Amino acid sequence: MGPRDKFSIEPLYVQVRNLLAQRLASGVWPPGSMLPNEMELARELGVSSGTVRKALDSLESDRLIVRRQGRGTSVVDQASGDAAARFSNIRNGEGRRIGGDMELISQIKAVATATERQRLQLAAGDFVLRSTRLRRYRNQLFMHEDAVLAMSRFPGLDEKNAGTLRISALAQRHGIHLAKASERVTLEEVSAQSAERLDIDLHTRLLKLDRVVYAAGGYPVEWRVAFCSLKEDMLYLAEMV
Amino acid sequence: MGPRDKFSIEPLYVQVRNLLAQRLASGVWPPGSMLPNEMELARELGVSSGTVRKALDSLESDRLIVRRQGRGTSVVDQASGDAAARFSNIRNGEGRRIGGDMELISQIKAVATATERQRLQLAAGDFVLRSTRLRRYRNQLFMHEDAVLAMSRFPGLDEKNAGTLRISALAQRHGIHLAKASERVTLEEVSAQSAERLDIDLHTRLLKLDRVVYAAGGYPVEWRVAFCSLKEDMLYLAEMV
DNA sequence: GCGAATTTGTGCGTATGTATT
DNA sequence: TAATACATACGCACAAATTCG
Repeated sequence: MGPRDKFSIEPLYVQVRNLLAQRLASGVWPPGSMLPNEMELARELGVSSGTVRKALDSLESDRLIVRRQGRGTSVVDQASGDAAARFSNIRNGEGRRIGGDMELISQIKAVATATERQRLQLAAGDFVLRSTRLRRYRNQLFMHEDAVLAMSRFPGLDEKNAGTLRISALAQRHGIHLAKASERVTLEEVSAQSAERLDIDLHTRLLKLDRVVYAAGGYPVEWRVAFCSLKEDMLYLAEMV
Repeated sequence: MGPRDKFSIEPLYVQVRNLLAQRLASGVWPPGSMLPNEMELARELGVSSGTVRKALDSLESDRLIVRRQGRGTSVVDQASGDAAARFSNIRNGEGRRIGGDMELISQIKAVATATERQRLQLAAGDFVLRSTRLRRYRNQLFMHEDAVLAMSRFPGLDEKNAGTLRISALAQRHGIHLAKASERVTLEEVSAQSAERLDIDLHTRLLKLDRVVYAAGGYPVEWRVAFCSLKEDMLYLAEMV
């Protein structure tokens, strides 16, 4: 890596962090595998071990890697375990996040509407992939959702099964690191169509979850509007720090 | 501070962090004031500047202090600005958190019920302070809340005006550092009494916000159940990271 | 079961960069 | 401009956890 590049404003440890993040995204070190140890990385990149440590600190706080003393550093699998439902605030009785099983209802590729362009920060003419899905938990239908994917953020997107994957898995396949999401929670009367699909009475009160998921670069990748009927032993839990 | 104490498992920088946190809580450095610089702290405590830096990193990430290069390190005022509404997910149109103006309706000191003991992790016989309040934003009534304060966590609590202060201000006065909160969001039909107080029709759809606020030690300090009628230009926004 | 090797974590010290006053 | 204070970068030594022979 050599001495600090005068033309890049970024501190060296940030450059290292970004380089490693890029490698993680590229699949050089697949999910679950081990990274080279810190000294080796420092040698290879020509920086001090302290600089590598700061870079790894950053990657760890972004949940891209996990480190364990005496063991080493491994790559987090975003598509399995708790990471897969990271952006769901629906939890079961034990407090674990619920993703649920998805059933794709319909899917269509289209030019983004004005609203979609606004929410996903897209340009005119950009394409989106709209998916309508149902979600079940323990065979109970609890959610109906319309998800809109910004296709330009997913180069080489496989449109065939994109709608059947949750955003965490899809992002990992495309080397995209998800960073955060913000979800607007409101109460809304359910539409006749949704009521039928969720098998509930019209006028039943539902949670409307309007969520945008952002990638590490700060740009939005998915906009989803879901109607959720909280079943017994399910709750919406917002953590504030 | 000297060499590492063999009987305390904590790393030195954690010990320094806790010592400084304690000083902050004690009011030695009041909100808004400047801390001694890093080298001075290191000299005074007899540790390296790197250790002080790690301690300050931790305090900063816990939002107890803010550091600015070239300027120094100052103490965050938890009772004003955004910090005061840190545990409210209700936001206005510009995305700023809304605390609102509080109007105390009633207040009573009592022995904790079983539910209160459970939510606040109290022992039998512990006292709580129950406050019922209304909240307004721009003269619009939007929230009715029942707050339960664990009195044992607030030594020397001034019962007279405890109910009129928001939890962030109250905690700061008692040298308690708030760390996190978790809020259960559900839909519930409003009670007749709440409906009257919020000046809305019965059967209007409301958000029920059931929130517990935790201090830095991990113990709960306040349990609050609120019914919120989201007015125009207000929204509930949950951030996920 | 024990000890050696490996790997991350902690702690120290120093030099230099950069933003603020 | 000069002084101050935090930020970055380097390097070394040792501690603690894990793994493996």
